[in-house]
Parts: sequence; C-alpha cells; structure tokens
Amino acid sequence: MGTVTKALNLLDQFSSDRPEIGLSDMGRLTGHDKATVFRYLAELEAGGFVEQDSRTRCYRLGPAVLRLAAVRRDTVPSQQAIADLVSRMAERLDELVHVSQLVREGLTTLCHSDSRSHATRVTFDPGEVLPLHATASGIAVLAFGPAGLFETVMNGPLAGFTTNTAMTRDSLLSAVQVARQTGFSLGNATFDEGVQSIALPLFAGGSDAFGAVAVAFPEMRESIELRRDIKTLLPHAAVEISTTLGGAVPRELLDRWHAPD
Amino acid sequence: MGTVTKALNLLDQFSSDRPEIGLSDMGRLTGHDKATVFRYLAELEAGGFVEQDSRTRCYRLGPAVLRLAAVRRDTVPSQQAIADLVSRMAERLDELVHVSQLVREGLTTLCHSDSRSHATRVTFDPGEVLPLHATASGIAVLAFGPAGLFETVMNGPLAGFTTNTAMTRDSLLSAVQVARQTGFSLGNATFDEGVQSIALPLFAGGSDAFGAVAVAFPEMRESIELRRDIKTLLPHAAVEISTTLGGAVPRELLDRWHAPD
DNA sequence: TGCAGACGGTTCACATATTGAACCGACGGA
DNA sequence: TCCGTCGGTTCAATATGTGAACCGTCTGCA
Repeated sequence: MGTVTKALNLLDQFSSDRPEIGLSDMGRLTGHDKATVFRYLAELEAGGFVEQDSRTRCYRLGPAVLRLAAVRRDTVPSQQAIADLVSRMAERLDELVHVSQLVREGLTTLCHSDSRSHATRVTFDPGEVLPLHATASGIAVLAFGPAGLFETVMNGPLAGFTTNTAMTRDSLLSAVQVARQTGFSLGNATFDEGVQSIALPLFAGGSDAFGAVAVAFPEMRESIELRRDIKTLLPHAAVEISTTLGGAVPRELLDRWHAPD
Repeated sequence: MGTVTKALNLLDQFSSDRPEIGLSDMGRLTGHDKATVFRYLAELEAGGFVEQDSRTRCYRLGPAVLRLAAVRRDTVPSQQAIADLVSRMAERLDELVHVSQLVREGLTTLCHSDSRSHATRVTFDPGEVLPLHATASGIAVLAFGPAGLFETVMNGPLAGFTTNTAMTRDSLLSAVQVARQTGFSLGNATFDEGVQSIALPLFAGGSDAFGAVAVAFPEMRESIELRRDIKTLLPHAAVEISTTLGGAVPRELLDRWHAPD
C-alpha cells in the first residue's frame, strides 16, 4: 500500500458520527504510528484537507474538500440529470430513493431524495458509507459487480447491524444468488431495524456493476401495490442512470427485470 | 515536500475550467514524471478521489470528495451560520458577498451569495482559487495574515489578469500598506475587468488573518451610498464571522473600521 | 502538592517505498 | 507506412517514510 493511500485513509475516518479526531485516536483507528499520523495530518492540513481546532487540537475535515466537491458538482453534468430522476422517483413512490457507488469496499451516496408526505420516513445520512454485506444496494453490487469483490468482502469482518444482517459466508452468498437469479436485490431489515429495501445494480462503461439504485421504506408501509410500483419504476431508473453515465444494463438483466413474477 | 502533498497537488489541478486531465497533461501541469503521476492517480482512484473516463481515459474528480464535503457540511455547524449571514448581507447590499479562506497561497471560497435583483451582476465561480495579489480579499489577507506570506507570494510569479493587476513588488506592497492603514482592502478591477471590490480580513484563533469577507460590484453601480453601506455592513460581518469561528478581530482594526473617513 | 498517565509533537538511525529513464503496444494524423 | 503521442509498465538507484524513544504539557487523582 502506498503512502498516498494510507494518508487518504485518514480522511475516511471522519464521518458525521465522528467529525473530530485527535492525533492518538487517529493512530489507533488506522493502526499507524503516532509520528506517521502526525506527518500525514500535517501534509493534509497544508493542503487544506483537514484543519486543526486551535482549542482542542483535534483534527477535522478542511475547506479543500468543499472546493473540490464544488468543482465536481459543476463539471459532471450527469449528476444533475440523475438527481432529477431520483427526486421524481421519490415523489412518485413517496419513499426514499438513493443512488450509491462502489468506493473501495463500501457504497458512497451519489444522491438521494425522500418524499415528505408520510408521517414517518426512513432516515438517511448521505455522508455514511454503506456496507456491502448488509444493504440491498450492496448485495446488488456483490451480485453483478467486479469478480472477486465477494471474496474481498469475506476477507474482512462482517459487522452485524440487526438480527437479520448476513454474518456468515453462506447467508451472504445465498442473498447474492437470489439477487443474481431474480435481478432484484432485497434487504429485509438487514441494516436498519424495520426498514425494507429493494435495489438494482448500475452499469457505467464496463460489464461490472459500479453502484446501485435503491428504494427503502418502513416495513409498516409494505404492500403489494408498493412493491409492484417499485418493481416497475426501479428498472427504468437503473437503465436511465446507467445510460446517462455511458454504460448499459446487460440484456439478460433487462429480461429478468421485466419478467412476470 | 512529502509524497502526500505532491499527490494532493494533482487534485488541485482540476477546476471548473479544466475538469478533465489526461495522464501526460497532468505530468506537464505538475512537473512530475508520467510514471509518478500514474501511481498517484491510481492511488487517488482507488480511494475514489478521482475517476477515469472509460472512453477518453482522462481523469476527473471522483465521488469521494462529495462524501467528504457532505461530512464537513454536516459537522461544522458554523458554516450554516456564516452562510446565513452572507446571504442576508448580499440581500441588503444587492451585491455579491463572498467569504474565502487562505489555503496554501490562494483563497478558497467558503461561501458566497449574490442578489438576483440587478440586471447585471458579478459572475463568480466558487470552485476557483483566488490569487492573493490580484483580489481585495487577497490583499486583506496579505496585510493582516501570517508574517512571511508576502515574501512567499513574491517568490512566485505574479500573474496578470487586468491592466490594473499589481505585478510588481512595489505596487503590491503599496496596496497592502493602504489596507494596513485604513483597515479596508480595495480592489479596482485588479482581477476582473469592470469589477470593484472591498474586503476585510477574518480572524479565527490566532492573531493572523486566515481569510477575508468581501463585497464585489460592477463599477457602473459604484456610488457614495453603496460604499457607505458596505463600509458599515462589512465590519459587522467580519466580526460576526470571526467570533463564530472562535477568533477575534484585533482592537486596533475595529477602531479603524469605525473611524470616520 | 505531587504523582501517573495520556496528550500533541519531535528526533534520528534504519529500511522501505518512491522515483524516472527507458520501454511497450495502441492509436491517429500526415 | 511512418512518426509522434498517448496510457501504462518495469527496475535499479536512492530519496523518502518509518516508529521507538523522547520531550513538555495537561488533567485527574490521591
């Protein structure tokens, strides 16, 4: 692993739950020596990627990430098109829709939208990295994504989130196989208690899925109508997003998506 | 210079004007060998900080910056307070207001807001890094910022943007001295033709300015009333933002800001 | 009051990760 | 067909990163 990757790893430690991290803590989190971490943080700080609280001496993400995000938002026009589509879908379905992309071994949110008309709704944190083994989106990517990804995930620990989280090789493999057979990836409260979700893989360029589009809803609102609506709208979204990004959904998947149950 | 800094330098090459960069171009831009650049880009790509267009093979900023920006936005609450203040000011003055922060030897935009009521307005790109020597904000930071910053800037080239851009040591120094004496930093079409601006330094923690708040307006709208309004509102904003960030404006500056002309 | 532990930060001998010239195959315009 | 440039790869030389040990400071505690 190169020095740059290790330094970038530090940035990944910051999250909505843990926005500020001290030098020693960062060393423990990343498994690097304090001196090494200090040099990394000093370089990241010089570049504006982290900043240090002058009072607590803790480090947090710096202004440079805001600038880079602004550039990316401005210059990747497809983002806007996808955002529009997602927001229209969320309105139609009246449920949370989100699009995520594989980064390392987790899913990073590209955009999301949730309807506001229901009294309850699925809470969602766009800054969170979603685990592959515990989310419908993750299963979709495992099923149709890069070869070897499954093994990579199995090499790491399978964290448990609910009683339904797949924590053994067999249970995860069977979820992936179901997704491969039906084309639809289902999450039954595998990540958040009381939340159901349905996801489809997304393709850009290559033949491997690079991300997923998913709908999540409270299980109290589950109904045949909702599932039917999702199963008709979601494939459209997956095709639209994939083509917008220059990719194409494999023919066999299209067939499975439009097959009668 | 460490490896990490050099790799982060690659990210800084991307801008709204140059969103996609090829391998060899990146080498030329940064002065590094192609092989070196390739390894950096490969590592950045693995971390999701850049992504490669599968067709053109060009690199552009990746989704990771979006996620980090989301975390930063969520967890640095002061951002919101500053954004509100800036937007209120922009409405009151009916002109562009922006807040920027010193990162390396340039100004990174923290937030900005421009009124929409005028037929013409100053165009502004939040992703752009503003040069210190050619903007009112930059002069303010040079005047009240870290010691030695002026020399650092003088060591680099002074790019020309308009016929008014300070391009000699003397002209830049005199602009800085005027700012030091009056407390106000003035830009008379030094960066954009036909744009006037007034800036004040911002303080957070230390005794050195870390950024600036500025108002910019088309010179056709210049008037005694506008300058008077700016000179009363801007100091309030500078104090408010500085205190929000845990800093304090030096007493002597406060006195100068509120002194009668 | 003074001790113990944890903190952020620094140093330096050692070793490992970075470097770049040279090379490759592919592509595209002349 | 040639030539130039592209993205990407290799490997010997060495610049660079590493981490144990150290320092001063702070905080909680007896």
